[in-house]
Amino acid sequence: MEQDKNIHRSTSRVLDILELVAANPSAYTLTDICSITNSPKSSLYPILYTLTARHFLTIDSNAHYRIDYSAYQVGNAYLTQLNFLDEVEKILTNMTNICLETSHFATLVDGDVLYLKKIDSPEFIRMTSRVGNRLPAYGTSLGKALLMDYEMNDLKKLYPNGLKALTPNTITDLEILLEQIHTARIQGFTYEIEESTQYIRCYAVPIRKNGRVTAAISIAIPIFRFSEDKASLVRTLLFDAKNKIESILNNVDTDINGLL
Amino acid sequence: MEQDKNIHRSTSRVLDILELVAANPSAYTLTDICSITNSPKSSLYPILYTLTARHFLTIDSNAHYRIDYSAYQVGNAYLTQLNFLDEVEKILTNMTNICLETSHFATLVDGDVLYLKKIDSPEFIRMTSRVGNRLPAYGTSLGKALLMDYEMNDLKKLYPNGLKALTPNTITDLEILLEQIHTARIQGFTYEIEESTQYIRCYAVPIRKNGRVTAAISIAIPIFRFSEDKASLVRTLLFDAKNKIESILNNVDTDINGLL
DNA sequence: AAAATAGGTTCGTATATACGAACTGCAGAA
DNA sequence: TTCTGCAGTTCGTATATACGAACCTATTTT
Repeated sequence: MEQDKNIHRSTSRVLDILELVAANPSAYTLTDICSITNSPKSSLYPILYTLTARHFLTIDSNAHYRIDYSAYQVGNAYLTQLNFLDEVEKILTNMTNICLETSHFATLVDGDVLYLKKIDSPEFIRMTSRVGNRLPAYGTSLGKALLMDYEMNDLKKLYPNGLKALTPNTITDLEILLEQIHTARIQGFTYEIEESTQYIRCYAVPIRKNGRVTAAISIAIPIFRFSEDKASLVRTLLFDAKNKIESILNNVDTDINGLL
Repeated sequence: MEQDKNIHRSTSRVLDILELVAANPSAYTLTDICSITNSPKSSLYPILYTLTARHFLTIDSNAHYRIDYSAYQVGNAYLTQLNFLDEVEKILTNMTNICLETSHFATLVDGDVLYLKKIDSPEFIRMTSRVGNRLPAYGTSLGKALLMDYEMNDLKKLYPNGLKALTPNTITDLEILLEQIHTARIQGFTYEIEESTQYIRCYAVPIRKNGRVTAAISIAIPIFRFSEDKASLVRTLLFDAKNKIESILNNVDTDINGLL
């Protein structure tokens, strides 16, 4: 249990608290947070006090903590920095307007899909995905597209504990996942059949910058609205959008090195 | 310069740094941040180190700090907590699909409009507003709707230094602002003519929960697409959406006391 | 009504953090 | 090539934070 000696305990605690509350809003009191993090109340008290005074946290009537608007504003700067996102949004909106299904733009973080943009279908049934959420990449078409250049050893490193099912259809076998990835490399797209969300099928294509997969886009189709014609339209839209987005990304200021 | 003795210095520093970097991504080095906050390098160094290790910050090739994805995820929990936002999104999408103009949902924070949801117009010209951003309330139709129940003394408290212009058209006179608010109370809507963004006109209506204005919705129209017919359609859509959203908000779990 | 529980607050001292100063290493100027 | 400036890193000690324990207050249980 080596500890990096440059790590700052107070800062770690602040971040632990923020992440804990974010993961479970309105679930914990000061006392709960102390017992979860094995810290004395008198130590976390001034931290929570400050976080609340600064509107990073707020406290509800049952003394449970929630994330407040200052945290939201800080976090949103992450999206603001992605100055190409406006263009991506237009392209997603255009796709959704044509096929009337929900579209997404996402990137890979650790082994998870991080949703960066979503355009909802105007139709009544939609996905329950949320911008800002993370889902294990292996369980979604978006994720498979993001993993398109991975080989078995990369996958094993990413998922050392194997693949946990999200639905009865989730692929939990690394061999099958890799096989799908190999096929996808030839076809240029990935798909998913109720592997992350029941009643939802999904198509996705990777977005490359300087050859490397840095993001992906997808369209989700409820199974009761699914047809081969629609799937074909969706794939065409995705390929088209992919080209547009890639040309935007490759023209973007080179300084965005760490961003995507 | 009284200091609240419960305030925790380390936590304040962490939050100062996050807000500073969020306000100006890729602008500051460690040394910059130290000089801005009047702190020694050796003090902020472990904080920045930890923030970076935890992916709240990231550092670009010129040693400038930016917000990273962990901050984004924490901040997004704020929106996730607003469990009625999905419904609001559907209603906004519906409005935008009918009038083909950009719609917004926002709330008031201090004297600022905090944008919570935006549905972009499918047309090519759009507003430059951003979800997560804040604009002074007096300069936008959304803000005026949010201020609809304010009187002169409330406004003076909110803007002790008066009103600063965002565009040549911004209202900078509190008397005129109050007059517009009074008129709006009778008409039920507010408007704005290039007061926050050039070439954009805007209509907004307040959303009430238990009688109190807690949010507002708006539709923005580029002036070259403006007509009295369109304005009339937009107002009708807003009134209709207002009723739908209010019935959702009033049926929401009562525990969301602090949220909106 | 008393007791118990649970959330939060305060306090004095042990201890970990903060600070200034000195150092490294790199990039551009002289 | 040397010099200068700038970003970041390290170190020993002064000092502010952290901790356990005790306290307050409101609500629930007995």
